[in-house]
Amino acid sequence: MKTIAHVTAPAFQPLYRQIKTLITQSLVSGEWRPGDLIPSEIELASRFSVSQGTVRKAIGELADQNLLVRQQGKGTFVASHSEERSQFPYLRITPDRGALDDLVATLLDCRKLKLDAASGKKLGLAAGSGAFLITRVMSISARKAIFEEIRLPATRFKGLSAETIEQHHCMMYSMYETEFDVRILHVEEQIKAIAAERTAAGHLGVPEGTPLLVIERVAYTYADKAVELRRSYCSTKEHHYRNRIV
Amino acid sequence: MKTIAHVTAPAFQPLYRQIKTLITQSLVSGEWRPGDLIPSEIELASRFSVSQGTVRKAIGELADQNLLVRQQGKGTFVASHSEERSQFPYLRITPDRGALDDLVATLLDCRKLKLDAASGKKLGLAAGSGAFLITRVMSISARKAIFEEIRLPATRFKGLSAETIEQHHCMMYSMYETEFDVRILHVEEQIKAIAAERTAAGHLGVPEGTPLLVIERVAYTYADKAVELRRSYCSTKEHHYRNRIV
DNA sequence: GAGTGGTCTAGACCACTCA
DNA sequence: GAGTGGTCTAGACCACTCA
Repeated sequence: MKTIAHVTAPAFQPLYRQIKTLITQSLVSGEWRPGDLIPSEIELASRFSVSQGTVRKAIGELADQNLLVRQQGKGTFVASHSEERSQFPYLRITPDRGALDDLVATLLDCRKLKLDAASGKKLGLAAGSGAFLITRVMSISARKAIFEEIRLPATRFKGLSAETIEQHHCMMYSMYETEFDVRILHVEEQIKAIAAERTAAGHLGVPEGTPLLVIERVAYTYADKAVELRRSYCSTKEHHYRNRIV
Repeated sequence: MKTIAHVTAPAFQPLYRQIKTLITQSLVSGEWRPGDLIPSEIELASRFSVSQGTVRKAIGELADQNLLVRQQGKGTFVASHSEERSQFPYLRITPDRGALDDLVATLLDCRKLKLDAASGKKLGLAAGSGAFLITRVMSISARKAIFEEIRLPATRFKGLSAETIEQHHCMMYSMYETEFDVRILHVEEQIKAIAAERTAAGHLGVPEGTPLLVIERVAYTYADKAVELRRSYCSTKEHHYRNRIV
């Protein structure tokens, strides 16, 4: 039995963290939207009546968290999932040989349902709350690799339809921020190995019983609020999940 | 077909990066060893004839890479795998419920062999190079969770024995740095799902054919030099692999 | 109270982008 | 050439640790 030390209230909040909070508020409120250029460091410094160095430190932490992107000579931009290079950090399945090319997502279905208790709890909602269930298959280099089910709370994604998803070429996180002002900031994943049951086996074109990876993902937006549940079934005959630990 | 932009030679190397290189050299050379207190920022600044701020920035990057650990009021220390909190980042298997308590590693075998071509290549060695093969089982809360095979190049781990491993209670990365001056800085993992064959099934106490996670790990030291190969077979009945992506 | 890392400032200058 | 982020300095002061 271990005792965990009490977490004391943050006694002291340095200036640059207060600035960081102010900048974050402008991001949350939508004053600056994904892809936007935010005011220069010097302008922010005078707006907040602090030195440029203090603003830099605040922006630096936000850039480390991938909320902002700095570009020397151009300025500082709000990070966006709509940019090419933003796609890959969240897609950890990759071919055993060759590049992650030719990524094709095929939407199978998008319909409404009521959340079961477990899913509701993960999203901070009551059992029976309305949600969308999206199912799709992703192929890499013409080989079926992932079958996934995505659950989204109906209240945040009002009006979602198959058409909306297809307009965005199934680039979900880009769609969330463009269409619904929902910005995914980080995800937590739990990975297990299971034997393929009928549904996943069928969609992936493998025999029932084939070992698959199952990835249970919860995606979070500001204030660590869960806004997406995703279960991905991955065939690892020709693909694998990659990870780097520092 | 995509064209990748040419990587231009680093035209400009800021001062703090040069300082960072100098500090790294002192770490590589063993002038400062894991757990050691390094000189204060002010002392390093005068040694290198730069301002404290420049040293701070260099140390900051090294701290971000987990090479150094700063402690306000005390000083800056060389990071070490021998500390309690250093164990967990590299152990991603965790129980579905309850804490990661009661971690017990049982050494099965430690013997010498010659590397096959594939393993040799990953370690930057010729096929047939001498290596140690360590096999062990790890249990979490008295439940067998992981069976793993670890391959270490004989030249870097001269004199390794089962006794050495057991003296360190199977805390491998701590042992590497204490006994062999090999400091693991990061690892790359590839995860697949497979059906348990006889050996892994036996060690994990599951039926043959049970879906298991297989994690192929390559561990790196300074200059991105590979120094350990590890294959872990994980039962995911009551455990899972956790990951966080930002 | 001495010593450490942590914060903050003001100011200079550099590297880069774009018109 | 004007504007941006990036580097570097010197100096002040703060929070924390330890004797």
